[in-house]
Amino acid sequence: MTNTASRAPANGKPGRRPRTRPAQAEPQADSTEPRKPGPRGAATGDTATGTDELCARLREDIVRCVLPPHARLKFGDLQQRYGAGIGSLREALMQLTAEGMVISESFRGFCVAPISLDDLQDLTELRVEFENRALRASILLGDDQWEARIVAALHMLNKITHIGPDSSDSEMAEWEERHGRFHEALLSACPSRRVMQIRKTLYDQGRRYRNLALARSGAVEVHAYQHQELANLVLARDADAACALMTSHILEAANNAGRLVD
Amino acid sequence: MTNTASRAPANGKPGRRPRTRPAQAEPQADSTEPRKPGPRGAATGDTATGTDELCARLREDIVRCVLPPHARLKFGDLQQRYGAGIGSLREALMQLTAEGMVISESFRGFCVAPISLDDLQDLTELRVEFENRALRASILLGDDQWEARIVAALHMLNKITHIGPDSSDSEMAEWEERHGRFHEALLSACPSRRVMQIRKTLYDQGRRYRNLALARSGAVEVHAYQHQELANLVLARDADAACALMTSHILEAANNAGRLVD
DNA sequence: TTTCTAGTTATTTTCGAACATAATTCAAAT
DNA sequence: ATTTGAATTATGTTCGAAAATAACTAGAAA
Repeated sequence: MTNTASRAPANGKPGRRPRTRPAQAEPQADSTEPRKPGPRGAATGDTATGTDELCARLREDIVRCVLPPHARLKFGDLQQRYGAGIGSLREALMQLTAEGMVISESFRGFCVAPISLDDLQDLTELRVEFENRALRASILLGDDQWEARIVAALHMLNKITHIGPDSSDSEMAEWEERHGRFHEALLSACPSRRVMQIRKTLYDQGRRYRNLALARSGAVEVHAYQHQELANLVLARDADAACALMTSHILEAANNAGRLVD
Repeated sequence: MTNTASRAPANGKPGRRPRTRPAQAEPQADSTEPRKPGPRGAATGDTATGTDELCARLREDIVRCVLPPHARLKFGDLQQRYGAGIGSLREALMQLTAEGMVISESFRGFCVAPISLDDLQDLTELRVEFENRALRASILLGDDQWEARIVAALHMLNKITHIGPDSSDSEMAEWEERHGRFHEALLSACPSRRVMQIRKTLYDQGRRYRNLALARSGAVEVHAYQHQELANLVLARDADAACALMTSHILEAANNAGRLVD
């Protein structure tokens, strides 16, 4: 209810003033040549475009299973729910399709990617591979600031002492946020932009399975001691031990989720 | 000039006939529930939507370096070049952004992803990882039809006996097509949809580096014997030897490309 | 000459409406 | 009762125009 007034498209534009638009001049010469890296300094660039925000919101709703697996994503509903135009929605869904969160059938629209035990197994294998790869690189190359980021993120995570089935939604979201930031801090010295990007999509997909199991069972396992131990091993630069623990950390989470799938 | 009439959007719709559109009926109940997998049989589903086609065309032009690295992708130019609307272009560019082929800066448009030696190094490492992973899975699980696909693809590839700097563009494109199909056939028994998808994007990015070097040097290395040997090892189910050869195959190509970058 | 500032142009982003395709309904015939 | 096919409804796709942002230019002040 109250879909119209509940949310503004992130940039306030209540009024629309007309504007004169003179006929455009003659066509410019072809400008397909590479952009000059030259004198023009870095500009603002911090304002996120509306579509990016929308994409993040959709991704989060899929990961949180607010939009459950295999659910149809009709533009009418999405337009109401997110207060965005059709074009923006299509752009976001296209990106999420490339990320594997959404399936697109030509002329039949989009739907949330389905889940299965096989898919979880496959996802978990890749996650182990990528998390360990990034972790080894970080341990090898990390500097003092990297260590500081880990310590700080772990502290933030530990400040949430107890989390359980009776915790509120926002508490759970906050814990998940800090949990994600901790894991990201561990890997944040990995120099490969590509590895980090793929890892992020895999991590989100794993998060979806975990949230799904959580929604179905209500059980929560925090295993805080593993995080402390993981940080210790990483800061001691023991790559083998750290990767071993990371692997069991991921496998354990996958097993917990797998029991509730199908 | 003549951007309006120069190109039809791939599905003929020259005339537009008006249509009566009655006021829609009362709203339907919420239909966010999962779609029934039920009685509805598989429909046509073979007609690719225009945007998908456009996306493939853009991807190919980037890989072929028709759109060189770091080139700005202005909507005006793209609209002329591909005869598509702005919305479709944005969708395609968004997907290519997720694939790593395009960079998007908020409110400043899109540009072709840049290249560098570091990036090539990073890409190559991941390619070795994924090609070998898929290859091992295929060798383990492949059946008779898989073997037949390999033999057929190799035959198609070998039919192009000579390729060189004096070959025409379409000949080069045909060889590259068959080369890609051969490599895909080798891995086509890998059951992981995820591995295959990521591998595809990495393969395309590698293809871009190779084409870039080719455009700058004119040199072509075909190493046909490696393909024959690779097929032999794979069909003999010798995973270790096949992966070793695959690795050197990829590293060699990367070295050839790397000499011409920067 | 250099440096701001305001106006101007160029480009991107967003939204709605028209068009195309799929899903549904319903009546008639077997 | 079942099936077939046409009309209808619902939904997805495409395109152009208006609004928003950035890039550029020129003119005035230091």
